[in-house]
Amino acid sequence: MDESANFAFQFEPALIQEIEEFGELRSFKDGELVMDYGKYIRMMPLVVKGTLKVLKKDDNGNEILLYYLSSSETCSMAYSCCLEEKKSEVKAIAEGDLQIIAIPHNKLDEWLCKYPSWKNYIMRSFNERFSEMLKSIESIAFHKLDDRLIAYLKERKRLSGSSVIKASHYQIADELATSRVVISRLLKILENNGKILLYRNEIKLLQDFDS
Amino acid sequence: MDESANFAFQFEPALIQEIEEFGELRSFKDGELVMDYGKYIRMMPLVVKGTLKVLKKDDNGNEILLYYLSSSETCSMAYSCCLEEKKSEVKAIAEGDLQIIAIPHNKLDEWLCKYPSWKNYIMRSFNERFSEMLKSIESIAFHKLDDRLIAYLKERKRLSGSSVIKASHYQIADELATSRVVISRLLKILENNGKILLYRNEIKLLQDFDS
DNA sequence: TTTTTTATGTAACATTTGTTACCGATCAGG
DNA sequence: CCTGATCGGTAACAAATGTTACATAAAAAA
Repeated sequence: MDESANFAFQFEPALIQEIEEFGELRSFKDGELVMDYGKYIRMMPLVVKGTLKVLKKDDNGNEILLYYLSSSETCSMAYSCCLEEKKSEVKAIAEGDLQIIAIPHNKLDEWLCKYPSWKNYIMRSFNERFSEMLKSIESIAFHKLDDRLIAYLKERKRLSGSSVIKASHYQIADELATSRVVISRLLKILENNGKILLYRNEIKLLQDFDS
Repeated sequence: MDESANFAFQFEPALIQEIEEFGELRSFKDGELVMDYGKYIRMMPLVVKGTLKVLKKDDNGNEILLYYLSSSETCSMAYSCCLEEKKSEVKAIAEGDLQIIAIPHNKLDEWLCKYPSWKNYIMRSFNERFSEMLKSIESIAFHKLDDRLIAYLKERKRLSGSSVIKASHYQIADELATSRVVISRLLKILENNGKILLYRNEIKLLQDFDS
């Protein structure tokens, strides 16, 4: 299983061997469920290829986007769930085709002390997730919806590497916690300003988009 | 230094000894700065008594409330800063009189492997901070300002143990990322509904407040 | 005391966002 | 082909929040 090569640059050889020995390579198709609410999590996913979308549901049943994970990133929420053998508080969905290495929960703890590079990796993950959530709070608290929408589109572009974004207005509205009509309105304004082109289930970002 | 007694229930005796040996007890008065942006953090604070308010500034200079820490809690942001010897991304202010134990940064790492109870404590901290930030996102994204204001007042009551909250409308507006006028308006409505009484720099929550 | 600063109350208005309703276009399945 | 489902466009309106301006009261400073 040499897909772990992505991680090699930061892990000790011995750790890479263990990952290859105990980690299980799994593939998911677009939209497939990787984790779900209430289920016990017995593994932590390392993303090898593709994107993993992590969501959380609140008391009122609203789903909120936590973060996207892309190559060589991992899910800190899953990590803490594993350690305490708790049920999952989050849902994770494959966004496009996805490959992960599933690390069994009993190894997580063991490696933490055994391999400094693993500890650093985990800590850095926590930190990155933290920072993203901060950005998210900042965005919601201080920015208008139009700015947030633009930021969202940029992020999607960054993740997919393509300036064509496949999504319905409804999906976007959902992830930004607003309504479809509002998103349609704002997108139309962006189109009129020559920033994007709108098609069914597709948004094309133009060169002028960044300015 | 037997103030560490608060933590005793969860730490091994040997760890408590080390905390007493290497931890430094520090006191702060209301409003004093415990951490500030851009400074190197060489210690992690464990709150012994009082409340520590942790803030972050965004690119536009807006300050946003991250979380309050009360007795026996610690600051995960500081933790990760320490590990990577980074400059602080957060500011921390004493809210009322405050006592902390400052753990030197070189011990943090060492104890992580040496004492399982320390590792669990740290992990649980990360998790709790994470959950609070989630709650915060949820609150901003899905709740109206009036609900958020009520939640804010309840939280202040919980932290201080008193139903008299010392704060100006301006401070509250700041922490909820809105304007003073808006807060004054909403507070006045609450007062008219018999939920609270308003004084200068003081809000008294009435019995009827919770309903 | 007088003066200055700070905190609060309130009105009027602007802007942003949410909601409802209805339209036609496009797509998938029979 | 027809039919139903989904998607997007738009208008009209409602509600929430932000902004500006100004007044008064309390506290602090001079």
